[in-house]
Amino acid sequence: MKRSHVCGELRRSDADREVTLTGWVSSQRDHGGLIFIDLRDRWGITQIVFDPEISKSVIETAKRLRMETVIVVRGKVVARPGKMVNKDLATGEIEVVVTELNVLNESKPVPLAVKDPCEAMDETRLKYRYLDLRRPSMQNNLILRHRTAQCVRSYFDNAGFIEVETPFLMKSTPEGARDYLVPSRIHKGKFYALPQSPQQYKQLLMVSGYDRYFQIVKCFRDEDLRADRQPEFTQIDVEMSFVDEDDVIGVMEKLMVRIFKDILNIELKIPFPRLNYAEALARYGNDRPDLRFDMPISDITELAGTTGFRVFQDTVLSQGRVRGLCLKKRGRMSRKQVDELTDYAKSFGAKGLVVIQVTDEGIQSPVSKFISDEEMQRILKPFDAQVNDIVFLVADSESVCCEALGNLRNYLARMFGMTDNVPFAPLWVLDFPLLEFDPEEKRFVAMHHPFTSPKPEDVSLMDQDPANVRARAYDLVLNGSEIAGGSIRIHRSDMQSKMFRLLGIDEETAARKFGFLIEALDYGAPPHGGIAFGFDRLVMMLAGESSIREVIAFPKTTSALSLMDGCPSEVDAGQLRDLGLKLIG
RNA sequence: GGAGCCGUAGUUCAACUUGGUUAGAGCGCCGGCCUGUCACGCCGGAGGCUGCGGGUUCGAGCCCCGUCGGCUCCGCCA
Repeated sequence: MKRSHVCGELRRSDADREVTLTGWVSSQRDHGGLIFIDLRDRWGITQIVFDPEISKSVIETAKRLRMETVIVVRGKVVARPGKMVNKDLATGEIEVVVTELNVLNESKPVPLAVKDPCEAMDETRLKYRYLDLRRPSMQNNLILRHRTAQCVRSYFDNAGFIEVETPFLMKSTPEGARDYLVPSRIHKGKFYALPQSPQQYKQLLMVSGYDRYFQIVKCFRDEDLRADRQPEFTQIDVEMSFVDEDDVIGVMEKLMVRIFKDILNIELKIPFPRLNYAEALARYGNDRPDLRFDMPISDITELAGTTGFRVFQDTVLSQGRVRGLCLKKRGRMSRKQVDELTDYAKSFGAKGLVVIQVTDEGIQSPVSKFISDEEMQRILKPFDAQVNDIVFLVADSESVCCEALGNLRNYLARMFGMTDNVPFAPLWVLDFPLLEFDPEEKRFVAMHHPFTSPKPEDVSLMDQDPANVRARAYDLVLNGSEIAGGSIRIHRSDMQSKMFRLLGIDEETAARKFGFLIEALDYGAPPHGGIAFGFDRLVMMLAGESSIREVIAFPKTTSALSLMDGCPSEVDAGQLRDLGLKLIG
């Protein structure tokens, strides 16, 4: 018996049709006489009915059907009378009265209930992922992911891009994340690396003249995991020749518009707002601000330094900053809440959190005994603090101020549901520093990557003031999350060599590790630039999920294990021998 | 590498304040009843190395130490 329809398909107009359905038993309601079963496949649920007056043997089999048994049934579509219509089901206007039933495969009692909302623990879900993936919400997520990928491919195809596959076995390169290594059998003692991104390949494709490349591609980074980070993840990788920042940004904005329209029917307005890195940091405390709400940070160092409050004075003397933000119109906070927020700020290195509550009975603050009324008014002025507002101040180094207040800003927004009204707030962050100093390695490292071009007007600073050279880099930020990042690349070998020198990579090492790229730049490499888009994060947001595990079919746990297949695992001695490897310790 | 939360029946949870009878409940599973349910309902039953290992105690699911695993965060992630 082959199916004639799927379980989400039948409607009132199909009444009286003879149909054959296949699927999983999702619920059984045995009334002694009649038996109702919800038959489920990935297209939906159809109620099938077993009537003892139609067939004794069929109903005997139906009685014994357990959850998740796979069956095929033949029967007649019947329109349900008004009272019996189920408005929660797309197929709720009909049911199928079964005349024939075959069990295709039974199921043991399942270790996790196949139903939404999910009740199972993550551990159980991951161990029995194939059952977890039967849940309609997971199927919807993966279908949404598929549709998004199709949308991306169609968009780039129409825009004249071609998808080129690049190797998964490549050369390990220094800089950046830790590589996943693959030992070579033929060349014992040598290793391939899995790509952290196809960065060098796509630049080489530009040298080859494959202007307008894209690829939906797996990337691998051997770093610790997070809710939005897996060791293998998917990137929409893009590169274009003869372009500047605005060209890349324009292509990506139109892609975003297309995705949000096609997938969520949401109209995004372009161009997206742009912020430069320094502004983002000063105003929002980080380089990926959530603009679904405002609540900006203000610097009141000069005002605070002249008050009688010792902590402020000391901060100013030690070149620190006093910064704060104002929570509007939320009324008074309890001591407990204030303590909680203070602890939160402290977890980012702040020594304390000055809380000033403006109430209809006046200013309430533990520091009001150190600060005169007049000084207090001056401090509050930049925040335009009114009754029922609360000002939070941090006095510390600039980076701690940013870190603590940036996170506090997001924390307060979550606490008061300030993100609920605006679903999506995209923006570009531009003018990143080219380099940042790594105190551990005692050298400059590339903030984006070593192939990022400096801004032409800053090139002269590269030698005397590397820390202040800005990069031709851009990040796309959505709701406080970086979802894409890219740059205009260096396309001349002299500049690339200069960059490696700045990074403290000597000529020999550069030649050994990146020689092919530097050499390629000497053979007519066009100016080029591109971007890499975090596909999992994007789909996660489209799906309204808070972990990328929810949009990845078979994800790893936070310790990079796969609970289902038990990888990573030990290998046979013979496999190691073939590879010329020996385990130590 | 560090911090926090968590781990009890197939599964999801409970067992509190303060360590003290036989470790309970929903779902699932097994048996019975029920002809319009859609989380069907009703009656009965089986099912437990309380993650693992130590310790404290007359006595540990509960307290302590270690360990394994899950989640969140910091470091890390060009």
